[in-house]
Amino acid sequence: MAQRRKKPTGAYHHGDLRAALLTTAAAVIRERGLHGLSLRECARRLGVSHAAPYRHFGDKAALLGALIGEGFRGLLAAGHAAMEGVADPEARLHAYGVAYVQYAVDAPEHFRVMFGAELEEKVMEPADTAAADEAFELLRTSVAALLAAEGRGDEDPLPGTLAYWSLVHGLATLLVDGRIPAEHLAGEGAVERLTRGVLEHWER
Amino acid sequence: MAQRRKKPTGAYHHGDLRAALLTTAAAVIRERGLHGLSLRECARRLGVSHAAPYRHFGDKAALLGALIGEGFRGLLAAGHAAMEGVADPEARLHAYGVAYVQYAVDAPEHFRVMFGAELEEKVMEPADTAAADEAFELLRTSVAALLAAEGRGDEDPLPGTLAYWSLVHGLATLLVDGRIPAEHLAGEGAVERLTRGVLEHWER
DNA sequence: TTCGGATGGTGACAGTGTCAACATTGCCGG
DNA sequence: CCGGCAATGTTGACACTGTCACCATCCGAA
Repeated sequence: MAQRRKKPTGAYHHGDLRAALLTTAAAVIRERGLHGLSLRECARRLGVSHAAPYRHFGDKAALLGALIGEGFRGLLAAGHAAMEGVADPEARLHAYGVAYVQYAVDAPEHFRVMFGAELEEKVMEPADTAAADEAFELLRTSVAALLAAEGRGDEDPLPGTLAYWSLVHGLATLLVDGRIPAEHLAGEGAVERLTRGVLEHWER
Repeated sequence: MAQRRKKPTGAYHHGDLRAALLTTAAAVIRERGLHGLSLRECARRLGVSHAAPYRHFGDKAALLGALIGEGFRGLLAAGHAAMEGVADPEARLHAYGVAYVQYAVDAPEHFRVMFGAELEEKVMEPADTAAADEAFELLRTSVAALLAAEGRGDEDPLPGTLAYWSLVHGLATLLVDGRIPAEHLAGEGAVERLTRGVLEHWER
């Protein structure tokens, strides 16, 4: 219960309502799903008036946009962390793939907003769209690196990028949506095993 | 404008409001997205009172459930049609895959509801969940047939089914969500070319 | 022909996104 | 040190939504 304002002043101001709104929104989405999110509910949980969020986000869509930015930054960080120290291009690509699926499973609330909220680019901050682009670029360059290592550096990496993205994104989506029975997610390292299994199936 | 009641009686009864609601809802989703759908808007478009839909669907979720059923039946029909007359197991599988992606692109409003609406199984009619199961079964048996043809009939078809589903579903999802630039969809047979390209990329 | 169930209408309620008008606060220049 | 301004929060309102209880109308079967 140690939230709300750093210094116990008048308590009129919250302290960091913007950040609190983002984490609260994520929590609500995790509990009630994306369509169960309401700004008023977030405000209520934070003990703040129903219109307070509008001091920080012009719009509900703006909140979601910020959440999307957070999500892509997290995905990017997870990808970089997983690929760190891995040299072999194919191993790097697979590491990113596993990180992609793992992130979706670990942060389903962000993943759902990233790909499930139908919002126009227009409402997103440049910094947030940039994060999304970077995540895609990382995949693209990883595929390009693999092609180069195979002596096919002159090929367009885009078809391969699309193919790889489709596979990994499909698995992540099916898992997050509960389309794949939860028993496939039981146990330590289940996501990694599952993802590598799917990848290897196509590389027989 | 030739809708509303078959016989021009008192016009108090609509004629087939249930069916009209389903097509109208689909239209609204296509225009405004899934979160832009409201029962009242549908009722308004059909010239009917705001509570009339409740005579046919106990719930907004029930409407969505029926739409999901429609969607899976459509997907199933598209799959069967595409595989008709095709004998080679691998060709059959690919035909289903292309049909899957094509259906998503052709009926994005259904596809979005099928996989984007976070609703519990509880609210769905048995007939509708059955359709979803059948669509999955068709994929499963197709994969099993391919395995059998390759002399690996004793293997569990589930991993392969998952791998194939992930790939195709990922591509469909990315297309429907506009994650893949629309230029990849331009021209006749673009979806088929794109899908086969992705499939072949993994079978080099 | 009559009556009951199926279908549709009205009005109400709570919850939501959003805005305008107002209140409180922290902070920065004089 | 202090006075005012911008940032932040509050209150009250509006339109819209899902949903319900209650009433109206109609079709077909007994």
